[in-house]
Amino acid sequence: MAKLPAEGTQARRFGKTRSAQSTALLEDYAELIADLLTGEGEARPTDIARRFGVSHATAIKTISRLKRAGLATARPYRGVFLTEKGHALADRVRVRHRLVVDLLRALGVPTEAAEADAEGIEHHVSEITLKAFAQFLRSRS
Amino acid sequence: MAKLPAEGTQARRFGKTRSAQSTALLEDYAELIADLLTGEGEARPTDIARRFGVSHATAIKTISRLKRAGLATARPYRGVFLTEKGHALADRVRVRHRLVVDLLRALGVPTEAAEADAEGIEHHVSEITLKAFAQFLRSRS
DNA sequence: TAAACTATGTAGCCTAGGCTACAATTTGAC
DNA sequence: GTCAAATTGTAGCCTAGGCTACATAGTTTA
Repeated sequence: MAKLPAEGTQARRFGKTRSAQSTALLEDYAELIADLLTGEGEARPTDIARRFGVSHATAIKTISRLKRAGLATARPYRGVFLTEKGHALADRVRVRHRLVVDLLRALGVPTEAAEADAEGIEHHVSEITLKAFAQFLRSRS
Repeated sequence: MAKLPAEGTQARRFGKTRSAQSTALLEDYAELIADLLTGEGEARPTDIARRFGVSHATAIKTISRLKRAGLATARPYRGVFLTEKGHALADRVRVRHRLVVDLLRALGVPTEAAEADAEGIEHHVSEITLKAFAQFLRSRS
């Protein structure tokens, strides 16, 4: 029977959780685009769509959001590129993802499940918690 | 430089993460309604809205979704009630929330941050990972 | 090089989750 | 018992994130 937190506190948490969702997609896109640029030399909307399992139209719409957010640029029929800001975001996301996966595995979660769950969890991990994760991993190596 | 997972794998994870979001809200509502019913004897739309920091109109719309999902009932101007299914969901959510918070605290995350982060994280933790959390907590007590 | 195929882009629709504005109901104060 | 205030409900609008259908631009190939 959890007691209710103060109203304001809960409202603040709630709002933060909701808004995290709108940035989560952009983070995932930035990371994948960075990976594609590194691995394939280019990031095409069709590839991005296929990776995420969505229609190319959906991918293109999200790419537009990336552009509006100043994270990416795109030349028609030439693929998508990350801005400085986009690269920085992708890097942060990659580091965070690794840390979350490593932590889950350290706690005994099988690799497959760790990778899958990290995908959802990582967008909700604060800096403070991230630091605690890193500290914990260091302490037991 | 994470290597890319197989396309199908990534697409599946992605889809799961996205669909988790639509149930996350219902889970939060079910839990709060259960708490209000226990603590206050009734769960009014206005109280729910205030707790979550949204307008009452938004709360009412979400309550409609709960009803459509068979999780709640409501008598006009008489408050909201949980069905059996709704109660079961609220219980599961409460247990999971506690477990996630306890784990974060065990890892050295300050209580405030643990509570806040758990709010977002809990909706993405699979059964397998949950079991690993419980196991870890048992092993160090 | 023209035709066929693939990739890209656009338009329009849907649901979820927000909002404000307004209408109706209930409660409480006189 | 009536009137004012608070609560509840409804309507309509917005953005995000999906989709399908269609149009256009490149690329391949016969």
